[in-house]
Amino acid sequence: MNNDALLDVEYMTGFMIERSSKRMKQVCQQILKENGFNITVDQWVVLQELNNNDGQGQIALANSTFKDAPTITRIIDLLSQKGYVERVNNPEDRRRFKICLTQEGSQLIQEVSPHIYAFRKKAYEGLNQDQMDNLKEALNHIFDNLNAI
Amino acid sequence: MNNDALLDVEYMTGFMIERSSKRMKQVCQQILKENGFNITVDQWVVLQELNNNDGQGQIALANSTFKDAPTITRIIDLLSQKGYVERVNNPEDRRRFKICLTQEGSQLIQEVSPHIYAFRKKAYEGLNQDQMDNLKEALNHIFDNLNAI
DNA sequence: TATAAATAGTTAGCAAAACAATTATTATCT
DNA sequence: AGATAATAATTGTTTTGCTAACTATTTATA
Repeated sequence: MNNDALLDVEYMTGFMIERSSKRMKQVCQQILKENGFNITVDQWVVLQELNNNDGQGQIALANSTFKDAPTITRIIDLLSQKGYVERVNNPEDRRRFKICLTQEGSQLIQEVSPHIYAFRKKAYEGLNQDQMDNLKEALNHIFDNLNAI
Repeated sequence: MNNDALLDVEYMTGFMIERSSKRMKQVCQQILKENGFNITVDQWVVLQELNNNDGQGQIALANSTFKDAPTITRIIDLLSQKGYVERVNNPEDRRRFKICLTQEGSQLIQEVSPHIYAFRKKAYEGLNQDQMDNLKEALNHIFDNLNAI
């Protein structure tokens, strides 16, 4: 993008990124609701990350989900109220909690996962591996550009 | 994406779309703030749309900015408090307002625009036209897939 | 060791997104 | 014409994002 003239043309790109992102979240939320799961998409993202790496502190969880600390605090509040997660004291550092899935949380993940797989399948249908790779590469390129500012 | 095995690999794609979208908004918001503009990115999107097509009703504005009606109501509230926009009664349909830029609003757009162009230039730097086209095509493909559900 | 600085987490306030419900007005349809 | 349906906008509630301020604990430094 060294040609300035392109910038006038590219005024829609940011809109398209946001629009697809929003629509993915909307449809995903609708699927969770339709199937009787009482969690939000953002809460699901946190559960999924805990499933990959249980016992993380909240800061680590914030970084790996690209959310900020206050948001993680509130999501953990809600997930622990629902019984899917618990704050475990960390004797090595008393500032820090270990956030751990409960048995109910692990079971929920097992039940939700197939719906998420089906959702991804529909979302990416008709795109081949090259297109998926190019998509991710371009998105990460933009992300890196913005982090360098 | 007909190969089910790919779905396990593609678990990051949605995350990457959302992450780039969020980062774009974060950096854009920071630029607005640094340059002393007292508006949010979402308020800017609405102003820009009004600049393209002034006098729209709120529903039309919601559709063209991919926001919902209550969100537009609140954004218009804030923009009119700041004096950038006004609700003009529509004698042909008294349910409907015409949302119009004020002179201050038009002037603000002139002042903000160069910063937005510079932002886009940095964001898309290093991507060629093919990559930009493929990015938009893939995003719109996903968007269309999701609308068909 | 005592003080300062960094880190983990929480709280509060505003903006925004999704959804549902409500009001006012206009359109439709016997 | 009168009842019904559709449309435009608003209001209320919950969740999330961002900033800033705050507490508690740990680390660094003088």
